Amino acid sequence: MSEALAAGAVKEIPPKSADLSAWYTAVCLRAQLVSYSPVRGCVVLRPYGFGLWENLQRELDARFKATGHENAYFPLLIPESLLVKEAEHVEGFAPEVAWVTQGGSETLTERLAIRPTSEAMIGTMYSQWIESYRDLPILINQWANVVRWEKATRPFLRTMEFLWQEGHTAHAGAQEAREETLRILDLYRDFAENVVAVPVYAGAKSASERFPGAVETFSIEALMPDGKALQSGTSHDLGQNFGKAYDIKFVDADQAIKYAYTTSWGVSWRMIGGLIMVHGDDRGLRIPPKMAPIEAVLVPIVRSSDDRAIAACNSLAQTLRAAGLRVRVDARDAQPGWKYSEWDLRGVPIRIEIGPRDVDAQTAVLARRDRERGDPDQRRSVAVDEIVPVVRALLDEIQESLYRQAKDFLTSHTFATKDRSEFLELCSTKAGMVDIAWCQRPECEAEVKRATTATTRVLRALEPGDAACTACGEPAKVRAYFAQSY
RNA sequence: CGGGGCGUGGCUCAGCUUGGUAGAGCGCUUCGUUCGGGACGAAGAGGUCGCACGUUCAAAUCGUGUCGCCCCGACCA
Repeated sequence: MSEALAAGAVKEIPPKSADLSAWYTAVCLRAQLVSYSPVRGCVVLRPYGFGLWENLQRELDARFKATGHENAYFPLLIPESLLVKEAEHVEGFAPEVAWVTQGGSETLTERLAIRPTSEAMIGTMYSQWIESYRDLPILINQWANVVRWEKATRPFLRTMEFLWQEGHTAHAGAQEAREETLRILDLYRDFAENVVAVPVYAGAKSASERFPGAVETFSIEALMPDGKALQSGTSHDLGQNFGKAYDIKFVDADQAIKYAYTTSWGVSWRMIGGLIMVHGDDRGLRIPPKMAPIEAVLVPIVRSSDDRAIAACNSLAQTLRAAGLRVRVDARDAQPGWKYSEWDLRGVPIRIEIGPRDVDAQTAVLARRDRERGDPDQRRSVAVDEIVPVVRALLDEIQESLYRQAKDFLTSHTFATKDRSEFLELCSTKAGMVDIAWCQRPECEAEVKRATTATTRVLRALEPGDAACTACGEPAKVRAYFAQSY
């Protein structure tokens, strides 16, 4: 066993660098985030995984509330007649909609879609609620599950049923709707970077990547260790498309009857998949403290002749909880080394060890998950009396350190080029985000996709000196990040 | 949905080519000794070999079908 476990290797998890997919799946299962269920493509979110979701919810929800949004809940089932009102929208989602056709012994005269997203349902309700410009804006978010009939699934990244939040707002003017769309885009960026510690590129999507029925789609894009991009949140300016399709009319201050401008935006549990891939290492998960269900785990080192460490851990845990920290005492009857490995695998940011020597000295050993084993900074002894501020500071440091590592990776795997062959080479080898001046023509994007399987991720403004599209030579209109994507 | 791979105790797999009444390691349970990076001993429990049909005296093993999982493509949060 000691040979097989040399150099920090973890049982039953392949090295991350050797095979990211195998590593990813093994970590999701072994860390007890999810289990496969009897339903194809659907996973069970286990308590530890749900803990991640709860932290995501808490942090995002606070940001929604702070920007004036309210939560509500709408039905899971959507009558077909409502879903089909926005032509592009139906067409876009048709291939992956699941239908209910039977209820008990009753065969339905109109089949019901299991929501793939809720624009249809919420638009319908908004048309009833909105009469006057005084009723606007409406700023509603819902936390919900949706179903999309996927062919190939992976935990968090793509499952048939998934958890997400979907914001739906209605506004009197185009300008306000666009401002809302961009406000949320920035909120998502802030959340990804400052809570999930995942740096992203934020910007508009190309026409081909646009949400079905949207005027403009924006997204945040993270870079995974295999060089593929992960779309981690989207914010759509729907213009008046849904206002017209769902008859969301109001009388404006000038007494004219107008259609409302709407937006929609969402982040799903896919964000957790990004977190896992970006921060994890060969020992398993590394969870940023702000997302960690357990910020610190206390491991007592018990001797048969001396079990004082258990009481010391419980006492310290109480102190830490009183200070608002999420901690757990692991007093199971198992070897300390076994516990260390397990909590490493599960990505707990800080481990606190207390043994007989610590009990005597009124100290505890803090070990940080973000450092390699054997690193001189990995473990340190701290006086129990002074531990709360030390733990707080260490959590902040770990949060920052994980973000910094991810940011360095993104930066070092973003390549700006003006050379066509270099551009194609970078795209086809999954080098990372490839930053070029682009003509914004769909045919050009399609051609690059054929040649390399890479597509545009997000767009941004041209820079001085950008003249020709790096991909095709036509006049450049924007700068674009190209990458292969999940 | 195309191409490839895999389904055997909880996990990782052997057995299948050449049919003959199911194995290993780990894990699990109990007891004891242990415990500062995945402990040790003793005694136990646990599988109609994914499922269905077929071939056969006899199927984990051969055939057909089906379901599920993984990888690579096409589509999507």
